[in-house]
Amino acid sequence: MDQTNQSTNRRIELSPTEWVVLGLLAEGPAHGFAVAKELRAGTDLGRIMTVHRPLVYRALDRLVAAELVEHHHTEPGDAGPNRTLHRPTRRGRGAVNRWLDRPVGHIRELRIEFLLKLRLNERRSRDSTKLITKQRRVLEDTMARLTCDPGTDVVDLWRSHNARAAKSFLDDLNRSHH
Amino acid sequence: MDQTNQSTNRRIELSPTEWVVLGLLAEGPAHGFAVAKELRAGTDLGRIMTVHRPLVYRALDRLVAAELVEHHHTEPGDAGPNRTLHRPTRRGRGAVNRWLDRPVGHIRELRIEFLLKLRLNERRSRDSTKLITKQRRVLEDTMARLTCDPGTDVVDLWRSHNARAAKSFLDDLNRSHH
DNA sequence: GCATGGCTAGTAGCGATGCGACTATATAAC
DNA sequence: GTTATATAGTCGCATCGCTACTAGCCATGC
Repeated sequence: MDQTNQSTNRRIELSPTEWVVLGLLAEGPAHGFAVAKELRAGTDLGRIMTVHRPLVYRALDRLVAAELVEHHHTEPGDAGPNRTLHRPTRRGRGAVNRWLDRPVGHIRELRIEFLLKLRLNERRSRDSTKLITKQRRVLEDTMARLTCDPGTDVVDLWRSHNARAAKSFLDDLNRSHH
Repeated sequence: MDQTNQSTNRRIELSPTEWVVLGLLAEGPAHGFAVAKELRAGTDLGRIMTVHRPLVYRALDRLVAAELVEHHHTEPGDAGPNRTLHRPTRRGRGAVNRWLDRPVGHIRELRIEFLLKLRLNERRSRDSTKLITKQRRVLEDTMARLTCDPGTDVVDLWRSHNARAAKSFLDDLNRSHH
């Protein structure tokens, strides 16, 4: 056996759509239609990020191609045709758990990716305290690199207000997690 | 002549890409390559919204098809092939000026569309004071409709922090415009 | 008894987007 | 004269968002 199975530890790049589908499968085997239901507009997760049915199936295809998800088995549907259950592979489970514990790199990713992580953690009774702490550190680094005088440029001004909003949001979260 | 030329007053729906291209042409006739230069990453406008060259040309095609832009003439290039100058039509000029004076409807559009309007106004020496005032009113309406207790849900919590950031950003802008 | 509507399960396909890569023209460098 | 570089514009691919479709199964109505 060569040095290590590095590939399982290398950071896997997926779109938020793919991550959330993988994240849902990590809760237990499911078929595309059921996953799509959880991600409809207005549902718990759908309020954070809506994913339409065709996109769910396309994400599943790509996840299977990437060997992060595999076909589990086919069973009769509730009231309709057969359905195909999918489940994450060992690599898939590892990847999604590492993703769930990893803070996002940019403020613009807080809105969707970070909130997704919080909800998915809660649904699986995983603790988000460390994630929140790490995210605050990342944000503090970002803020330290911001232009000191944002008065000169509207983009910088916008960024500084946004960074402060993100900071107080994370502080609120931190408080509500004790 | 029938009743009115209503179509010139009806609100025209374009993507931010199309608006910014039309907005640049409103500064004077230009060819696609020059427009693309202004919208490269890192430039004045490109820092707000980057538009790659192929997208600029596609936007021009659609604007011409919508009769908001027309071919002006062809002239020899600086150091290369001939170039085709475009300029807004009468309808195009009207549409872009109305767009520039219209606040955006959602907080998520402040980052790109609203900042674009501010910059494009400044470049053409148009006053943004009224735009800022109108935008503050729109935002106040939005905030009035927010959940009163954002403590129950992370999405609501995020939204309320973001709305407050937008408010203080607009207040800052208002102050710097006296 | 069979048709009609409705839910389940999945697919097809269109138009827009983002991006890299390509052609082609003219000037400058050596 | 060849090669490099900047100008000017186009092609094509993969993805995304969405509407609309097929198809299976059940319930209700008459």
